[in-house]
Amino acid sequence: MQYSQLKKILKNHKLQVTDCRMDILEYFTRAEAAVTQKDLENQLKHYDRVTIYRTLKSFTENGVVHPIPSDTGTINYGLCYDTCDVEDHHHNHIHFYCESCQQTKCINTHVPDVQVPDYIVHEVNLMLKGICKDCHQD
Amino acid sequence: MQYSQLKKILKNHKLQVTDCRMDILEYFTRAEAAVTQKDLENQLKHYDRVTIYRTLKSFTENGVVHPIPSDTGTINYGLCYDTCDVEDHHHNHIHFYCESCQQTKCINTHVPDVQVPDYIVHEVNLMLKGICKDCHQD
DNA sequence: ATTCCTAATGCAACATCATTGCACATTCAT
DNA sequence: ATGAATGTGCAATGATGTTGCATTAGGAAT
Repeated sequence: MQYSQLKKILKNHKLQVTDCRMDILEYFTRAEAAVTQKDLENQLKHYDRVTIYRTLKSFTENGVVHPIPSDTGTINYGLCYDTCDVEDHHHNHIHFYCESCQQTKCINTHVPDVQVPDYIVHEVNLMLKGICKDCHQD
Repeated sequence: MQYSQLKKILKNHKLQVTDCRMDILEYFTRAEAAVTQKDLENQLKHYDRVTIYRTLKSFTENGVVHPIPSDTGTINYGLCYDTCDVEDHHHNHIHFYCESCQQTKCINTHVPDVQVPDYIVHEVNLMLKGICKDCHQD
C-alpha cells in the first residue's frame, strides 16, 4: 500500500505519523493473517519491544486494529474496518483459526444475529476452527 | 456436588483422584461463572501455584474443562459437557462476557450453524458481550 | 525554515505469569 | 503391604506485560 494511504489511515485515527507506526501499519496491510506482537518483534527488529507494545496499544485504542483472543492466551491483532475510530470501535467479526497452518484470519462475512433471552447483546464475535481455504486444496 | 460424583468425573476422564483435583473440580461445579487460574490461587491458597497450573492443564487435555479466551489474554476456564473426553474434546459453545459484572458465563443454548465457502468448519465458538441476566434487573 | 510544545521512543527496571527440573509424597493396581 | 507410576511443592528460569524517565521526533504556529 502506498505511503500516502498509510499516512492517511493514521491521521484518520488521530495518530501522529511516525516511522514505527508506518512500518507496523504497513506490515498489517501486507499480512494475510492476524499478527502477534512477537511477529512484529521478529520482523521489525530495530524497534524496541516496548515501542511495539505501545503502538499496538494505541492502534487498538484508536480503532486501527482489534485484538483477537485465542485459546492459548496469545493475543492476535487484525486490521479494523475503515469505519472504526476512537469513538465507535465496534464490529461484529468472524475469525477463523486454521488447525493446519495455525494462522488466524479475518473472514469478511456477515455475522448472524444472536439473541439470548434475558441477556442484552452488544457485540457478537465468532471464532471458527477448522481448515482454511489455502490448506485444503485437494 | 457429592464426593462420589466428583470422583467419578475424574475417573471418567482418566485422571487420578487427588486432593487438589477434587478441590478444584468442586470449585468448578460451584462456580457460576468461568474460572481463572488466579481465582483458584486465591480460593485454594494451600496449593502451589504450579500445581494449580498443571491441574488446569491436565483438566483441559482430558476434557474436564475448556479454555475460554478473552480480549485481555487472560484465559478463563469452564466445565465441559459430560460427553467430552480425551479423544473427543469437541463442543460448540456460547460464552457471554458481561460488561457490568465482568464475568464470563457459559450459555446453554444451541449454537447456530455457520458455514464459510471454501473453509471446513470443525468448531464454532461464539463470544457475546453485553449485559447479563443478573445485571440488568431494572 | 525556525521555534516551541507535545507526543513518541528507547532503555532500564520491575511485576507478573508460564514453564521446567528435580526431590519427595501420594495414588493405585497387584 | 509393596512398588511403579504419577502428582506435588519448591526453586529456578524465561517470557511477557507494564511503568518511569531522559531523549528524540512530529507538527502547528510563526
